[in-house]
Amino acid sequence: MVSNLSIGATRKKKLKVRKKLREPRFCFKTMSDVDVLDDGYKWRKYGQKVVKDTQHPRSYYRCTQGDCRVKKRIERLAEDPRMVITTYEGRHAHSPSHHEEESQASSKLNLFWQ
DNA sequence: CGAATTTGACCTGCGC
DNA sequence: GCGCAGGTCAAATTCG
Repeated sequence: MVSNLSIGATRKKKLKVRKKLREPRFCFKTMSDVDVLDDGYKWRKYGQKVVKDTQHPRSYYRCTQGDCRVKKRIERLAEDPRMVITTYEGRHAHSPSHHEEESQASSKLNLFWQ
């Protein structure tokens, strides 16, 4: 029981820091067989949850870099399992690194962007 | 060794 | 007012 209180207190502290500033969200529809598209940034998975609208789990990623605290949300379409919706939340504070793979991914991003 | 990843549990907001 | 859903964090474990 005490453990529960300890954990609850720790978590409460962070929730208190919650900000009401909502940054614009950019949704991009991408066609790829992989969950993580290398767009030049480094992403660290911090959560996974299943949404009712879709019969597939949703992945949550966070940008880990010097001053980059951008959040990325990846959801899979139920009608099109090979289609992935990548939602970027926040704005990057640094320039992305151009990688060869990016060039390859660019080929796929050639489709429709919202 | 360090970093990254995974799962579970908990909390908040909104709708009716 | 209550319930539901979604979202986030912490800890533990594993890989190179």
